[in-house]
Amino acid sequence: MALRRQVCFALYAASRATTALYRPLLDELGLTYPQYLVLLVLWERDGRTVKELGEELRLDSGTLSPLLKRMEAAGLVARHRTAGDERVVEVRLTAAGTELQARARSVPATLVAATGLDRKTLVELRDTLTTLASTMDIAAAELAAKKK
Amino acid sequence: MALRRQVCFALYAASRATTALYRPLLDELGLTYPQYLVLLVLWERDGRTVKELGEELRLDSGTLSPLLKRMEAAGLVARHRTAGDERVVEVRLTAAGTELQARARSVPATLVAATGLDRKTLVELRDTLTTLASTMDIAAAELAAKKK
DNA sequence: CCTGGTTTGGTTGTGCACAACTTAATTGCA
DNA sequence: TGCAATTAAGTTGTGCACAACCAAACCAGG
Repeated sequence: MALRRQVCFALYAASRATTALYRPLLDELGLTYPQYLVLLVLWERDGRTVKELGEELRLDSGTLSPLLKRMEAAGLVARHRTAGDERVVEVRLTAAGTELQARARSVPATLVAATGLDRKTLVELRDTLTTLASTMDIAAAELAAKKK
Repeated sequence: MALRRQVCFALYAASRATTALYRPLLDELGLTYPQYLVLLVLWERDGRTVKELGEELRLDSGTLSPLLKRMEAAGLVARHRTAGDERVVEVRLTAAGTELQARARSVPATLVAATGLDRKTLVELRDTLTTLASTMDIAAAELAAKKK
């Protein structure tokens, strides 16, 4: 099968399979995977701008704005224009958003266990994928620049 | 950064970065990445049922039905109920769909070159990801069975 | 037969992704 | 200083993914 030979399809399929395993765990917390990622960033350090979140998660405002609006409606975060620069919106955890961290603590270990891969393979995989993603991002940026 | 330590995020980011690199190439062919995957399967062997396509691509009818409808509207494939079993829909390439294969021939090599990874690393990556995806799929299926 | 369960594909509704565009605030330089 | 260019976030529109549900066709035990 030609499909089975392609790295890109393996990447696409593995990414969806992983998200599918997150789903039942995150459902109990009332979260989607991208929303969980936003919380991971905020739990690390609260009070990020939309731009900062976008840089961390590699998502643009077209994705983040409605996502953050839903998270705000769910009572997990609050959004405020900053005093210094009225263009910038700062996203902060609410008490509920902070408390969710404790309930989510077991999620990463559960996922790692489900991979069935040993730690060394996982670390290698992560590093290869991170390198790959940044190479691709640079290539895409160059392509966009050339187009202009 | 906690995010940088997670394999799952690396997978999610790399998958999107890859699709983003496909986009300009596939745009010229008037295709999206999932549509290109459908064509890869049909170019390999024409005349697949929706169920078979779903098994290959790991997509359900909720995704495939509208996707195939768009491809049919674009004149790339035709759909027909089979004579033997009226439930089954067979998807066949049109002349235009067949001809697209020639124009798409350079796509995989372009992508592989853009990864910046040597062949050995890519093969390892593909195998690790394929194993990972099937482990995850089995885990998800068991979880669904347990729920029932 | 024939009726209850299964299979196949489709529909509906929600939530990403992302391109293209808009608006408002800020910046920089002539 | 004034105004064009830039920046930050949001909106709109399209196309996946996927859950939940549905209708029609088929199948199998009785």
